[in-house]
Amino acid sequence: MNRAAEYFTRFIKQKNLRMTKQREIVVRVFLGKEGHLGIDELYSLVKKKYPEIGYATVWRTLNLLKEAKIASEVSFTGKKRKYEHLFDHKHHDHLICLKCGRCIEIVNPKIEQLQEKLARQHGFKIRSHRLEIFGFCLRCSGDKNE
Amino acid sequence: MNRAAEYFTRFIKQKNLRMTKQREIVVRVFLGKEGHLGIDELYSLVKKKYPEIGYATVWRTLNLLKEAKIASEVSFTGKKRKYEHLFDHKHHDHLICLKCGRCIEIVNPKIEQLQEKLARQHGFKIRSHRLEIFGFCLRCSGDKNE
DNA sequence: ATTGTTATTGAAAATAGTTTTCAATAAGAA
DNA sequence: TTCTTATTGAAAACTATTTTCAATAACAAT
Ligand SMILES: [Mn+2]
Ligand SMILES: [Mn+2]
Ligand SMILES: [Zn+2]
Ligand SMILES: [Zn+2]
Repeated sequence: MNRAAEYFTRFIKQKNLRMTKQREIVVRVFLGKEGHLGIDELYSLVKKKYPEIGYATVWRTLNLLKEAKIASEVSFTGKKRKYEHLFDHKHHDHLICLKCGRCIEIVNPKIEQLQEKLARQHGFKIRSHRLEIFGFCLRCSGDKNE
Repeated sequence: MNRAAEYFTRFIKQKNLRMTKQREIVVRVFLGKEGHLGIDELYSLVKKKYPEIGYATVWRTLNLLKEAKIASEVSFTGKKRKYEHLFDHKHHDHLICLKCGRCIEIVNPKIEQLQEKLARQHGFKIRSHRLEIFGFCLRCSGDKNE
C-alpha cells in the first residue's frame, strides 16, 4: 500500500466516511495506472477484479480522489473527462497530438514564471492553470504530412 | 454589413450552401456581441428579432461560423461551450476568476515564443494552443479574501 | 414568373456523458 | 451483537449536444 493510498484512507476517516472494499479496489487500480484515465476505462479495469462493482461507485470514488487532491481532472476535447495522478506528481502541461491522440507531458519553469508575472500585473491571484498545445507529434508529422 | 459577415456569405456560397434569413440574423447578432457567448444566450438574443427560429438552427449556424473561422470555441468549465469572435481578432489567453466568472483577455508574446521553442524541442508541430489561468480577479480578492 | 432540385428549417427524438435517487446492504462505533 | 447511518448498484434523471424527418424555401434553370 503506497503513500497515496494511505493518504486516501486518512482522508476518508477524517471526513467520517467509511473505507469499503469497493473504494479500496478503485483506488488501488487508479494508482496502479499512470497516465490519463477515463471513467469508463477505470470502470472496466476495476470490473476485472470486482465484477459486481457499479459505475456510480467508480464515479463517486474518483470524485473523492479529486477532492483529496490525489487525482486531477484533465479534459482536452471537451468530451469525456480524464483523470491523472496528482499526489506526488509535479505540475506539468500537455502537448496533444491531433492525429494519434498521444500526449506529451512538459514542464517549463520560464513559462510558469511568466504566467505569475502576467497575473501579478493584472492583480490576479493564481490558483491553477492549464496550458494545452495541440498539433502533430514527431511520429505523426513525418516528412510526408505537411 | 461588416467584413466578417461578407466573408461568411462568401464561405456559404463557396460550399454551395444557401444564405437564409435565419443565417443572416444569427450571424449579425453573433457579430454584434463581443465577448464569450453561450449557445443558449445567442439563441435568446436571436429569438428577440426572429421568434420563430429554432435552437438547432442557431446551433448549426454557430458550427458553420466555427468552420469558417469566424467564431472559435472556448470552454473553461467543461460544461456549456462558449463562442468568441475569431475573424479580425488576435489570439489571446484567459485569466478566469473563480468567484465572479469574469474573464480577462491577455497576450504575452514571450510565452508564445517559449511555447514554440518547447514544441520544437519535442519535434511537435503546433496547430493551436490554449492557456487558461484560474484564480481570483482584483475585485474578488480584495484585502478581505485570503 | 414558373419550375425543379435539393439545402434548410424547426420540433422532437436521440445520443452522450454525468449525476442523482432509492431501497437494500454493510461499515464500524458502542 | 446491536445500532446508526454511510455506501452501494441499478435505474432514472439531468444537462448539453447532435441527429432525424417531413415540410419549406433558396436559387439555378427555364
Ligand atoms: Mn498529464
Ligand atoms: Mn476570449
Ligand atoms: Zn501523433
Ligand atoms: Zn472576480
